[in-house]
Amino acid sequence: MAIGVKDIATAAGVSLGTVSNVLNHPDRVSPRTRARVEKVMGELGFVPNESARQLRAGRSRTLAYVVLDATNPFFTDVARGVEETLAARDLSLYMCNSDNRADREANYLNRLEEQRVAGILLTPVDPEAPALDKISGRGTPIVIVDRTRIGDTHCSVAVDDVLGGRLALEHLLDRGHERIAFIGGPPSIGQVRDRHAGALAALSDAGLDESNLVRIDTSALSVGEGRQAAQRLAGIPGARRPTAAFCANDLLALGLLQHCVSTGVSVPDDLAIVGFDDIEYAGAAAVPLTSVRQPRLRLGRTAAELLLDEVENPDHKHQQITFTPELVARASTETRAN
Amino acid sequence: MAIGVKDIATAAGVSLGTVSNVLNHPDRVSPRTRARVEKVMGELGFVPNESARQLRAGRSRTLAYVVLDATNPFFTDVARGVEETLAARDLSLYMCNSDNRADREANYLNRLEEQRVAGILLTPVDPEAPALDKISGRGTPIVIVDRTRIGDTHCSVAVDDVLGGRLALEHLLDRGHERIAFIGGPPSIGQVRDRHAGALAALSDAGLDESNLVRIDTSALSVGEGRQAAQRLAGIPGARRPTAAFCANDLLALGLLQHCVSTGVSVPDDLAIVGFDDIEYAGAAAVPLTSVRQPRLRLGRTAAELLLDEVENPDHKHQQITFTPELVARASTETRAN
DNA sequence: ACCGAAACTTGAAACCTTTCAATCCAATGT
DNA sequence: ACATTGGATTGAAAGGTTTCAAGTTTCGGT
Repeated sequence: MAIGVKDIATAAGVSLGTVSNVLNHPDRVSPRTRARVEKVMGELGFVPNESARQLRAGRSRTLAYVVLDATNPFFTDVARGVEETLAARDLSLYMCNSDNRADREANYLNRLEEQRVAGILLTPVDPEAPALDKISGRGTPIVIVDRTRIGDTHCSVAVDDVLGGRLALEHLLDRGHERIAFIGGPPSIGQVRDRHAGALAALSDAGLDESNLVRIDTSALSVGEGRQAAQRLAGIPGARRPTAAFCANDLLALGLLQHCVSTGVSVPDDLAIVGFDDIEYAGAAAVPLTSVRQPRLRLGRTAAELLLDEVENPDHKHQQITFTPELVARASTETRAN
Repeated sequence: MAIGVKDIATAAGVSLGTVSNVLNHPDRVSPRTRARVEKVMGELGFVPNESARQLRAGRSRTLAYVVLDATNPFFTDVARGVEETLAARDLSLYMCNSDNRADREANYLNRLEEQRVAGILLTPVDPEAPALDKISGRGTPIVIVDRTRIGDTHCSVAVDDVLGGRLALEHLLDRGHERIAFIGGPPSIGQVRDRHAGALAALSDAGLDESNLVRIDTSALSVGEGRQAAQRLAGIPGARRPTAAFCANDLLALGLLQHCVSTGVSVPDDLAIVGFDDIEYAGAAAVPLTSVRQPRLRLGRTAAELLLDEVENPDHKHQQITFTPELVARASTETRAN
């Protein structure tokens, strides 16, 4: 059924090798034969079998980005940065969504390794997972995106999350808040820990006790979890209730905000909110959201460049690149009228 | 360097065929040898070469979803539905982002066909593109998602966009609006045409002239374009300026809304807004957005099921499935106090 | 102990390309 | 005319796996 090089060769009256040359080394073939072969290919609807190609030639022109949550605009923006860089070199990118589940991530990594993709960009569920070493040890380079990993066994690009957390908290402290909720989780996520740590650091720098940061744990960084956190926050007795919330990402912040708006809690008067990531929807929210911005596209572009270097450059050196986040102040933390 | 079945066979003291059987037909192998072979595989870090596998066996365990705009939450929600269905059968999904560009789409389709993926889910830039017929004619099934195509050469799942447009307009007419903007484009997108047609139909059913639907063309369905459309809308002299806007999707509506809020145009009092898709951020917007809801997850699940049927079932029949949209009323169209 | 059947294992062929050393041929220089 | 050159073409081998017909072992029954 399927047309192969052999059929083309027969139909065009040339040898197998010549057909292959037309495909891979057009310069080695005389213009006349090349034209003939290409014509036949068109007529017969020849589609090269990439499996056979790759098996023989060993190379691969596809990379993959295994993303933690494809529905989070932050990651799709990073992906856009990656694609920009890859498209310029005629490489394809497959996106895989681990949905924050280690088993799904492992599954995808496995499949990708079996497929012998040229390289993998990964925002891992657990950056310390030993599987990552195994995979890159066997020859599939992995670049870690938006996370960091202890040691220098991999390239990585990330944002200084501790600093980000600090920025967020300093902003709130500046605005007079002293009792602040930290909403985020699960704590297994290194970023959540880092952002929390940064917040704590800012607090103690300001001479305040750590107990002023009320931790509200969530089981994921999603809008739905944000809404639930809002309920728990509302359940805290008035006197002890925080006047501001720092959310570990914008989805949580949006959920929190949504709940506040619908239950009549005024933002920022009753509760100031700071998010993290500054996704496009943050600025368009019910109350435009103050957020800690990460350079999403640059993150993606840089990650792609590191990966390409690792793929192509024999004396590649691993690099851990850290970008600096930036606080974008909006209405959700405007100083209260008093 | 890389470990192959041959190495495993040697190390475990069995034949090639047996190793293969351990991999593909564990029941044909005695537990004892199986254990031994598996142990060796683990020790040597054997990773099957999927290219070779696929070349020989002909099958493939991956499907792909070529999406129009990975940053639009609508599509990532559809993708989630797809993944749900596929994960249950241990199939992997690769997502590719055509970014609304025909060349990129063609590129991806090409790569996927060369890769011999089992099947493709596609939200095409142009549903009538002849390339689609060619590809499925050569044996890679394609299911069209969120679009329809003339004829029954492919399976498709979509929402009745004409009805959706009608619902949106009826809602606005009910609320007393008579001069309404239709914001969307480019008109090459069939959905935009359909939603517009539905809007027109509702208008004439209500006995109003078509000139009451002011068309504002955009070059894409994005937040940024929504903001630009807002400016054009604002430029229309007061008397002729519409009192309501129906946006071809929620991203446009969010952009429009954002611009209104920041320039002091009151929504819904000065301008009522209806979006389309009802993405998660619609309800969380500055003014919660009235929108026409599409059953995103079901769309994805159903598309995946159709594709699987086409892949697995020899006497598969193409089906064009249409879902019914539903209007979700929120604050952005609340009746004006009068 | 021996038979036959059932359970397991084997080895070679096939999948479709790319690669590369060898061959061919036309054109050039003498 | 003839040797030389160098570009164009060829054909067989190789790449890692699955398949399947054929071969070998094991075991219950007698």
